[in-house]
Amino acid sequence: MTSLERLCQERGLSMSRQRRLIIRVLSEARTHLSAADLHQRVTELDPDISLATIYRTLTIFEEEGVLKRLDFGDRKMRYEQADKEPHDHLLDTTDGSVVEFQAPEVAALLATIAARLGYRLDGYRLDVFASPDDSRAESARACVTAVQPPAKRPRSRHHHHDGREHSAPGR
Amino acid sequence: MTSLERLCQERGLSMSRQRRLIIRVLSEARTHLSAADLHQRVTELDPDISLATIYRTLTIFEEEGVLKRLDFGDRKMRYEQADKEPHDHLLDTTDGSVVEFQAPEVAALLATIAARLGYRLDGYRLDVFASPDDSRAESARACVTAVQPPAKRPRSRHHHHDGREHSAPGR
DNA sequence: GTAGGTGCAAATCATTTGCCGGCGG
DNA sequence: CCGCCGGCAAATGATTTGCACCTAC
Repeated sequence: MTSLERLCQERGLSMSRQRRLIIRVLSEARTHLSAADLHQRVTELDPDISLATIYRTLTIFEEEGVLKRLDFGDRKMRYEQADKEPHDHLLDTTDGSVVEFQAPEVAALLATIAARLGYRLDGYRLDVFASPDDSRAESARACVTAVQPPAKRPRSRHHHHDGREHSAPGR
Repeated sequence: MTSLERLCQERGLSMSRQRRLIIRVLSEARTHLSAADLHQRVTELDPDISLATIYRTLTIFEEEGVLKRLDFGDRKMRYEQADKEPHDHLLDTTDGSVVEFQAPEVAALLATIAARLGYRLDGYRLDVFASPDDSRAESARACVTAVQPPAKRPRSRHHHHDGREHSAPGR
């Protein structure tokens, strides 16, 4: 039995044929899936599953703490198992792959900053955009979640200025 | 002349009646406005401006580096003047207000982390969720951008588990 | 047997676009 | 004058929901 199934049981969630399939696909996926991704894969195993069911199930699983919802900013939510070690995501801007990393310093720093402003840290949302440092081979390219790189829309017209992108990479 | 107008001129953007109004409203706003917010306010000054124009203008202004697009995760984009000092946003989870803050340590830390993973930092997207630390009065409540706090949808049912929320506030 | 789960289609919501007449430089 | 600009309405795309039927426990 997969850990996801176990999680569902612990939450007392009833298991239908479609939920079992959804869990199976999620368990086998090595990337963060969106509702559409999931629907496509589940449909291959059983063509009679509605997208609405996928959405309803994902929503319930998230509310029950079985899944965690991810928002990489490309307007489609992704999901990952909720009981993993807390981590953040680095998005490779060259191919949309996602690397998970643990860095407790981040939360620590943000807590400090929040305190400095008179607040108590409740949580945060962070996406790190980065490109491979060609000065050496990548250690372990993992989670290839096809996140469309934060590219500018093709819309062009004139063009008088230089191109400063993204949010403050800071000096 | 406002700095936004100046920015537009520098970019060689043509100024129509509607663009002038949009710039005026943006300049007067002390919060981060969404297209709908902007449209509502502009409409009060001139009822004949289409939402499509608002969107097209915001898009162009962003492409031209006049405005910066913000995504607070509530599926509506907000905008702020692009020539401000680089900063991040702290979202007050109790009332949706937004506090801007500068913290070069963040970019520095993320650059270090990226390097550790074999990447070069291109940029990042960060939202800090926090609640007022009641142990003292807030210094200066500023930008009250009504961002709907990352609250769980009302959808309730059973409830067997404890409630761990948000992304890793870290241990 | 009954509350909860599911399929289907229609509805939302933010945002985009085609078309076409009108204005700015 | 001419190409960019703006209005309107229809189109998108992700996600949600109303309704009636079906099934897990």
